[in-house]
Amino acid sequence: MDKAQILAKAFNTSSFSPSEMDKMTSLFEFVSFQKGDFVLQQGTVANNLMIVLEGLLRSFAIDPDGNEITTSFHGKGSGVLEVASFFLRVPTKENTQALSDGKGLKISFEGFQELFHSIPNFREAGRARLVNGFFALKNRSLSMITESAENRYLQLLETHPQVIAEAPLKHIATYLGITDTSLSRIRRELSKK
Amino acid sequence: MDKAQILAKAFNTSSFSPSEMDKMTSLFEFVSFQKGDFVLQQGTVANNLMIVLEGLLRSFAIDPDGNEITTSFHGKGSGVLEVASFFLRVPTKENTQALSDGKGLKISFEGFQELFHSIPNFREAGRARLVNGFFALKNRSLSMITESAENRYLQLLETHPQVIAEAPLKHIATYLGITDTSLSRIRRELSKK
DNA sequence: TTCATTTCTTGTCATAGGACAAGAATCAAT
DNA sequence: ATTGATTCTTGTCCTATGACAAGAAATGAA
Repeated sequence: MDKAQILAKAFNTSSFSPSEMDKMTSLFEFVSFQKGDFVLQQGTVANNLMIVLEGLLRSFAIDPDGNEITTSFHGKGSGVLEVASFFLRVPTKENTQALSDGKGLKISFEGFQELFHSIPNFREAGRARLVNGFFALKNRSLSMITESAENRYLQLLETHPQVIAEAPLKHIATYLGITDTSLSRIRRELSKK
Repeated sequence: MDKAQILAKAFNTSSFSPSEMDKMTSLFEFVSFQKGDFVLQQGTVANNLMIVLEGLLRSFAIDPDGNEITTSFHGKGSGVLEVASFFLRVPTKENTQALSDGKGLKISFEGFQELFHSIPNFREAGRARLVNGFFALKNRSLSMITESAENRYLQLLETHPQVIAEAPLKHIATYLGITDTSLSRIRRELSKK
């Protein structure tokens, strides 16, 4: 699959002119990463947006006690973007690390700005993505309040089976807001049913 | 205080031209609300952004068991905006209701679009606000995982004393993700210290 | 294959917070 | 002032999850 096809899937490019598509394909570039690589490190400014083509990554922050708390997983098809740092050009407090080898398609902040300002439809698509991310985050926040850990696990299993299948239990646990011990027990209970 | 002054505070209008300021002041209008009024109701599309000038409001969603969960408070100076519904033009799942009489300055979606597209600095300010909201939401999400209910209460007390002082305990409780009973006990413990 | 490291499971005990119910205090409207 | 409705506090008991520690299983490097 070439760039144009991938980008057509990721954004809604149906209304883009040929020259717009050209500009877009020239500004995105393929990258590959290896397990353990950091795509983003706290204290730096996020300079890229990456669409994951293969592999799995996770983002995490360090809590007041020094523990790593997983804030999100990024599997095939999802975008890796630290919104606050990328757009406001301030150092991030998050880290994003590859959990497996993989590859993606990335664009720099400058490239993004270029597209954002020159292609109205790209601007719309970008805004929609941002807003959707906002919505998803709000839902996650809500479910931390309203759902039990077991239900949150089941939801994750349903919406992101790749994560459950491939991510280490301890990372899934901090993502759910529980300890690895508790998650292990939840799994045992579920397997009994 | 007149519109221009208020808007100058809410946005960074220092670089706006006189005609831009005129357009802006003509598109924002004063509104007042009474305790109990709904500024936004679930199932409808959010059509306004409002800057609170006086009074206190809260937003809440209904959880799977039918309970009201407070998702945010809006005191003096803060903006009332349901991002997803406003920008994507889809029905919201949230409600926003006044906890006291008050007043604000509001702008419609159309007015906002007008400013957004015609004033680059407004666009920048808008994007910055959106991104900051994103950041705040992420932090809240994180603190639900990493902090005890007592600490979350203390943080709220520090950052939004108006809320603690004026909002009913039960709403503060659901905002913190605990029951009113627990919050009452937390307060007792804190008062002992 | 073997050894070391990391990951996952399990046990025991402790604790924060929930469920439910009953009072007390506050507030609102007549 | 009186009544009724909220709102807040408190008691008792219960449950989900955490802390800590010890194995078991899986993984990876030599």
